[in-house]
Amino acid sequence: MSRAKYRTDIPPDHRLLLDSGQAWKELPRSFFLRETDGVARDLIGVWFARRHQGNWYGARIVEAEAYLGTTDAAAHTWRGRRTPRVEPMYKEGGHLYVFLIYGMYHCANVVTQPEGIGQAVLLRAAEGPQGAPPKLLSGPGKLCAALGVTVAFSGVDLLAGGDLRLFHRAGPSPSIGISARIGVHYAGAAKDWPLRFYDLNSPAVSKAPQDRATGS
DNA sequence: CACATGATCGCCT
DNA sequence: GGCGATCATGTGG
Repeated sequence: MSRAKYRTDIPPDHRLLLDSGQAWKELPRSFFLRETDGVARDLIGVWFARRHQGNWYGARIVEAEAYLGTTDAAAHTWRGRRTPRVEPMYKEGGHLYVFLIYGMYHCANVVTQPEGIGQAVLLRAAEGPQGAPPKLLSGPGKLCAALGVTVAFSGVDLLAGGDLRLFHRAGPSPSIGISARIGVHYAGAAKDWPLRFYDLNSPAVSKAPQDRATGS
């Protein structure tokens, strides 16, 4: 009997159930094949969605961080590291990279750039649909827990019609704040790079070292 | 093989 | 602000 190390059928929080019948528009591949900080910035306001047993669950991304690959001491691909765990980071933009941290939390990243580059955007926080607790997804580990995302999903293509997808919705552009990334104190000079982007008006942002704002 | 550590979180003082 | 949980992974011998 083979026993899977991780389950893929962990149910998302029921409070994240999405209305069917709304106009969801999937992000095109080209969205991901460009500068990683631009992708991180533009992922604010995008919906990260999961299908489970025929139903769609999801949340609106309000905080994300860019990881710039081989030249970024905070990135898992720093200095070209290429191990089984980080291999998904080298896939074409639009794939997912998930890793386990502190033995108990998962972190989800959206790969950027063409195949072979090794850059990605960490999804740090999101807001559920109306009625969901404001802090339910306020942190990368909580976001994955609420949507049932584990390393079993690492490497999947978000644009292949699978159970994990990214959707865009028409609406006002969020006001974006920028700061250094969180939790990368070990990364030398890279720890101060302004690569964290967040929705200035969201109560779900995991921390708020309010740096500078950009006009949406 | 041994061992140090982490892109976190919640609880403690 | 500090600390411990808990274990896959990376590195070094």
